[in-house]
This record gives sequence, C-alpha cells and structure tokens, in this order.
Amino acid sequence: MLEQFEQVGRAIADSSRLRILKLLEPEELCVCQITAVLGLAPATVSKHLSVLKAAGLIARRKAGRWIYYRLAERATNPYAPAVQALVRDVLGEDGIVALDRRKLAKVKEVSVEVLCAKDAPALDFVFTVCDNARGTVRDAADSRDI
Amino acid sequence: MLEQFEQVGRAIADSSRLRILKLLEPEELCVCQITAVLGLAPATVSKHLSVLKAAGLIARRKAGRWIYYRLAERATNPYAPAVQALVRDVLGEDGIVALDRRKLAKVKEVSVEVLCAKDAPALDFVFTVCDNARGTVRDAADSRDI
DNA sequence: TCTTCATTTCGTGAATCATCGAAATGGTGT
DNA sequence: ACACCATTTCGATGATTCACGAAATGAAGA
Repeated sequence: MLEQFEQVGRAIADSSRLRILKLLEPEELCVCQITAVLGLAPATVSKHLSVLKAAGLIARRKAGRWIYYRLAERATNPYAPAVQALVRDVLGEDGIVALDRRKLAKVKEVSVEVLCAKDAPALDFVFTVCDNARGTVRDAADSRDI
Repeated sequence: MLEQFEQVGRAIADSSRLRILKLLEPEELCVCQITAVLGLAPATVSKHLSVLKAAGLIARRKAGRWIYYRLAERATNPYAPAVQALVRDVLGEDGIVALDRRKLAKVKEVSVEVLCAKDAPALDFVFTVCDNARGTVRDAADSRDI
C-alpha cells in the first residue's frame, strides 16, 4: 500500500507529467499532440506516459495508427482517484498550464502542413511530431484499452 | 505554481517521508523519536525533515536541546494543505504505518536505559538515537518556530 | 568558559531518473 | 507482401536523490 501511494506520488512529482495530466483533463489526446505541446522528444513523452499509466492515473486506447491517452476512470491503483482529484482541483491558473492549453488549441486547429513546417510564426515552440491533424478518429469498434 | 506543486509532490514521493508524515499525524515528535522508529541514520532523517519542511508540510519548534516537528498548520506552500489532507485520509491500514505506530508507542514508553541498550528484546529494530525520554519538555516560552 | 549532546551540514558513493537518438514494434494503406 | 509511420523500447549520458559517516552548529548545564 505504501509502495502504491509512493508510486502515484512519484508520478505527479514531475512537471512534465503534471502538464500531461492537465492537458488530458478536458479530453483524450494522442501522443503526438502531447508531444507537440510539451516540446519534448517522442521517446521522452512516451516514457512519461508509461509512468503515469503504471501509476493508474491514465489509460489509453488504440485508434488506427494513433494511440489516445485519457485520464483513467477505473483505477488500478487504489490511490489514483484521490490524486487525480487533487491535480484536477489545482494549478488551474498556472502560467505554464494555461500556455499549454493555448498551445494545444493551436495544435488542434492548425493544418498539418503549417504544423509540420516547423517554422509556424505564431507558435513559439517546436513541433517535433505533427502528422496527427490528418488522421480521422475511427469508430469505437477498434477502440479497446491496451 | 507548477514548481510549488512539484515540490510537495516530490516531498510525498518517498516512503520514508510518508512514514514521517503519518507518525506526525496525532502529535508532534522530536527528531530522535522519529529516527528511532524509522531506523535510519540521524543525518538521513534530518534531510527528509528538511525536504518536508521546505515543501511546507511540516513545521518545527525548538524546546531546550531538542527540536520538535509537527504537521504545519499555516502553510507556506499553497498546495501543502491539500496534500496534507490527502495523506491524512490514506494509508491508515498500511502495515508499515501501523508497525511504525507500535514502534513509536514503545519508543515513548521504554526508559532511556533500555532504549539506549540497543538490544531491547521486544524491539525488533535498532535504536540509533535514543536519549530523548530523559528530557523534559520546556514550557511554551522558549518554543518558537524556526 | 568548557563540555556535552541533539541536530544539521558537508562530502561521497550508489542508485534512480529525465532526456535523447537509434533501433524495434506494430498497425495502415498500397 | 511491402513501405510507411506513430509509438515504444533500448542504450547511453548527465543530473538528481538517497543514504551514510564525519565534521560543524548551537543550545544547556557544569
């Protein structure tokens, strides 16, 4: 039990992972969207996501070529719900979190070509992976948690 | 803000520090009592305490030769109260935490001589610092937070 | 003043972690 | 089958952390 709480504690003891949790608050996102907003290497983001998933804080589903992450609803870790609630009720006005929200909005609205151009003027950060906007979300048939 | 939350997150992302927080839940304790229960070196416990204090989760007061730590009531970190509440509502039935409570009870009841003998038969752990039971708690006059 | 002693600070070694590039994986569409 | 591509895994590196003994601090009592 102590170990399980320690695990969720470690999971939220990192600013990148906190940013991910805040990004996933309103809606599920695919890895490349998160990567674009955070401005980290895909490998790094993938590792963070695996840490959050191992702690029971997030879940994922496959949809075609992409993988969508969301806040976990049925927790595998008994302490995950309380920690989710804590994070949810907090950091709403944090500058970085707010900026991430704006970045995400642009990531979702800008077309792939502009996004991948890597020199979009209005975006003050580097998009590393940005082929997502092209994809269409498949129906729920092939969407199962993994 | 993100950094401050990260700081309290890091503070509770360690089993030793969680054990300390649970020990301090009912009452303030002096460093040597905590050290005895945890079974760690005084330097290690002191470091953990400084991490918890920097995160705003605990406070301390000097009383004579000893220093007493307690859960912080007026938080310096805006996220400390929520995290304190989270920890308080959790781990109540954890085996290690329960054992720590029993260890603490013995630490407080056993006389100094037996405690310092380092071979007390009923105690399945090593007391490293144990000169505390001799001390008398001074009046509140010299008790100010530091 | 001098000694004692609880606690903290310092310095170090071992372990863990964040980050990344490169390679592997696995599903898609041709 | 095959090539493509999002994501993960692997391996390496630099930074941080935990733990400890030794030395420093600082308050108490002689």
